Amino acid sequence: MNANDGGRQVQATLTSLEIVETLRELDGARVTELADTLDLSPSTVHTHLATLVSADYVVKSGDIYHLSLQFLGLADYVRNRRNAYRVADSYTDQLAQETECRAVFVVEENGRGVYMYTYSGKYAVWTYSTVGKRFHLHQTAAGKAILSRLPRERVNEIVDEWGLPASTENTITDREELLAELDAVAERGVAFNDEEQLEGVKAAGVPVNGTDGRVAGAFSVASPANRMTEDRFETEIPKILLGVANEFELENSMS
Amino acid sequence: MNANDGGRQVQATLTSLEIVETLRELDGARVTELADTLDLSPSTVHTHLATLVSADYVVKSGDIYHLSLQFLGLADYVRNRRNAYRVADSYTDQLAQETECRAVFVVEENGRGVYMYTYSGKYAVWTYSTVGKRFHLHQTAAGKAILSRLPRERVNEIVDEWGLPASTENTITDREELLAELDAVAERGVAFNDEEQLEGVKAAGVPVNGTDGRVAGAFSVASPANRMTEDRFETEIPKILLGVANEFELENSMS
DNA sequence: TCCATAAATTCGGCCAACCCGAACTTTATA
DNA sequence: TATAAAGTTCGGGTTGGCCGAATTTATGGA
Repeated sequence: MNANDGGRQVQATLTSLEIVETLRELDGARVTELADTLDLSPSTVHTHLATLVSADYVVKSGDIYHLSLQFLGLADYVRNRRNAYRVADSYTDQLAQETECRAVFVVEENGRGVYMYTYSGKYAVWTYSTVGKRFHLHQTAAGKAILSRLPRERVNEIVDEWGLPASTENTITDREELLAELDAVAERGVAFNDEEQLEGVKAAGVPVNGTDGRVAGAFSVASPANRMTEDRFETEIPKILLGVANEFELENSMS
Repeated sequence: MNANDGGRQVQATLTSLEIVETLRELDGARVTELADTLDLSPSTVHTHLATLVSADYVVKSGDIYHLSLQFLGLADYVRNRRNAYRVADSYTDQLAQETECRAVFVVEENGRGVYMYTYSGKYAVWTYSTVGKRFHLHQTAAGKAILSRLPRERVNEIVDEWGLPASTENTITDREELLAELDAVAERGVAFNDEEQLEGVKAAGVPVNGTDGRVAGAFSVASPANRMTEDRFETEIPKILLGVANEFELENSMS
């Protein structure tokens, strides 16, 4: 999971967390299901579940266990720690509507990108929920937008820690190439992703600063490559992105 | 925490969870701080933190540990499990604006109420974040609204499990009295809270059904008791609440 | 209705691993 | 540079996590 492991760890905690993650993946499960999936004895799983239930992180209905709403409070807290969060939501929605694209707001944490908010329209069809998911900054428009505003020293740290793994044949995998690209992004103010993360998907992103003057995150809009004319992608969309970034920073700085 | 404890539990997991909760309460902390707060040795805390970091639930910057954005994904999942969630957000905002009150949307889980969404206006001043917090259903307007739509059998189960603890001198603490009140709520369609949870705070709530025809949650609006005329509280606000409940159910049933 | 099957839960006991304390390393301050 | 304070590593004792077996509860035929 994380780059800097190695040291001693608490196995029981990892087991509990695996149960939590499996409950999410299976959308609720029974004791035996979990025991089979995780290769543990049913009695062990039962003890862990009893623990999680007593701490209110899991609820039991019948013989099925589910994650509880306890996580809402923790998420609300971590969200609010980022000063930009709520304002970002409505601008993301606005972006999605103006561009008719999938729009997201992402931030950097520990050298990777995290989806903070994704527009999921009225007809929430293709939004296989990505909120909270992590991704490599160098593979996406929003990620490159954020990197372009970080000190080069920090960019190098991030590349050292996470590398530049390829996801498609267009992914930037060379450090010098990435740094040159970031210079271009910094100058343009907008970053592009030309099928670098997903085949057939283009995206454009723009960074925004927080009240402390440092980069707080980035908006991006994505679209199937064939559904987007070159002009729209390289002129219109960047204009909209820059406008939204501007408004965002203005409103954000006033609160 | 939970009513049905008793069985065997995993101590190490409870310790990790306590660390998570303490990191939230302290808004980030160092090893020694946590060790002092939880009365554990620094080395133990360190091992737990290393575990949580490796699983991506905690991030370390310098010597300070913070909860990570990992919780966003879990919260997004548990939120989406409730079919009503996103539509509810905007209606809550709408309610707050129409009534100029603090508005919330709550659901029932395991016999208690949980704040799913709270309106926090543009000037997020007095919203000491309550999202994810739990409360006793019988003490609030939204809670009584939900109870009024549950089978009496289930209400009795809930009272058996959680009791009817008093929070102010107005809190309903008698089972028969509660059941009579719920009948009145069912007939009116609206529930009132007359300083039953907090001295000086009145509230009104309305239940809403989900697509399955069972109660999905409740909206409520709260206000300082002295800032609210009797007419507004007993006539205007209920009208607004019933209207919003109606619109909600209509929109919710279409998606 | 009763039996057969499967799953959940409880419980005894072994030994892995959790926890502490001590030693060591790093960082901050004078 | 020295001193202190905090973070981190590591050895070892013993707690308690884990498994397996026994018990209880739930399910579905016949």
